[in-house]
Amino acid sequence: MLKAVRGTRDLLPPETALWNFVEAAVRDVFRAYNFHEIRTPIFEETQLFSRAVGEETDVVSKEMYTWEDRTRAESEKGQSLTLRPENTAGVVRAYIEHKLWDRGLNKLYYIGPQFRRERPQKGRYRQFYQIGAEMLGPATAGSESPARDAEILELLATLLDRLGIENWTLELNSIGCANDRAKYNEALRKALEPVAAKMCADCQRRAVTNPLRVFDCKVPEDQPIIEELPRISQYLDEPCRKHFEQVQEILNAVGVAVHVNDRLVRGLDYYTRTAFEFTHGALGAQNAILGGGRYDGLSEMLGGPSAPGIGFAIGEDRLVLALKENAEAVQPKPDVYIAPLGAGMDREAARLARELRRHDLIAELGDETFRLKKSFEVASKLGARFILIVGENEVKAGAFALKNLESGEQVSVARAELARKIQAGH
RNA sequence: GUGGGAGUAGCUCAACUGGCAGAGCAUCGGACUGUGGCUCCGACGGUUGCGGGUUCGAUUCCCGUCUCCCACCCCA
Repeated sequence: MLKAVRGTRDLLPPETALWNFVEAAVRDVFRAYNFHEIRTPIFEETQLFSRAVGEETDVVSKEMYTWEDRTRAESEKGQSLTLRPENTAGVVRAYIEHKLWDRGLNKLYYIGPQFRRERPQKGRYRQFYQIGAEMLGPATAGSESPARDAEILELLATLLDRLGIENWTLELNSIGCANDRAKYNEALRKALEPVAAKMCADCQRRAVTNPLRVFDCKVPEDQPIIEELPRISQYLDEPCRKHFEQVQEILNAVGVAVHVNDRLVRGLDYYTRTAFEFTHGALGAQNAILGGGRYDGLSEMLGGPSAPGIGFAIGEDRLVLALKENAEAVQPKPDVYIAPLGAGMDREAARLARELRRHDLIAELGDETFRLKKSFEVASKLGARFILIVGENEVKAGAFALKNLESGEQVSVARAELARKIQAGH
């Protein structure tokens, strides 16, 4: 049997109703913050990602779907293309390509699939969906201001509350600028040298390859050692330190609770200063429901002008997972089930369906070969509020039997009154 | 990529130490010829994930493989 390939899946009703609910709410929130939608291609030149995300990151070095494009002319060299593993790089590429700096501060959001070739598990898929936003532009447009960071974080808090997601935690840190991080990395490496031998195998490896990752360690025995390690906060230069402080002050002023976590590090190369994650219990090991941060140097890394920015990506799959814990989304139910009764009645039923649907009612059209009992059963199963019987008697009389399936009340209603009567039944 | 668990009807799951593949729900039909939900009766439904091996005989044991789940790595 043919199956969806590993790590991909079909989203079926009624679950799609939940996805639509999420996306509608998200668009609504973005609207209030004056964000506008951007849609970038689902695949890009490979080098966009290797340069932006970082050649050495796991995402680029082992998780990308990359292929060489077919060439039409021999003179053309096959281009290396990649399914996007994230969307920030594409947005910044578009920013540069279309010279969006002319517009001042850009506030863009996207919703769409991303692709990473990882081992699937709960909340992790090879085709997964991200809802993200980016605020970027010339520094003169205010893009570098801590107010932008706070605005993004406050938006996210609003969004999660709006969706009815409870028990989220905002983990916040500053990882400084590239300069700070280089100094810090060196200090960390030095501090780890004498103690690494006493740590777990993973940490011994990290101490060499990626010292920052030591902070992700969950082995209890290692914790006392980790506690003693120098923190990035001690290595922030004055502007970075002040920036971080101001972000927290604004969040405090607007009443968004923050958990400063100086062990929070982010994986992609382009992040600077503010780094954050919103976590949620009951998601299993993949407890980060969204993540993001500032990327002040990214535009320049891609050959563009200076364009400080900050953004985030929500794992929509994980968001939906968290939402399922609380409320079961209700798929819209038919307002009325139209039951044609007997041969030739389907024409009149179709006319009525057309009319009622034009009144913005959800109408399900039955089948004239069904016995009335079966029509009732189907209507009940669909959760229709009304059933409308279209039989010979009704057509002759010019009035139709309309039964409220919840109350059991049945009345005879003239054609012209049908839509109003059904709407009133809400 | 690494380690562990699981795959049996559309769904949720049984099947002792290797011995006729089952139940509930769902679906369809009937009880009930223009009135649903409840109840009762009946029917349909299977390459036991796939491929090989051991055996008189494999859902069961062995090997391989695929997929999902859990954890690691990493990330959303």
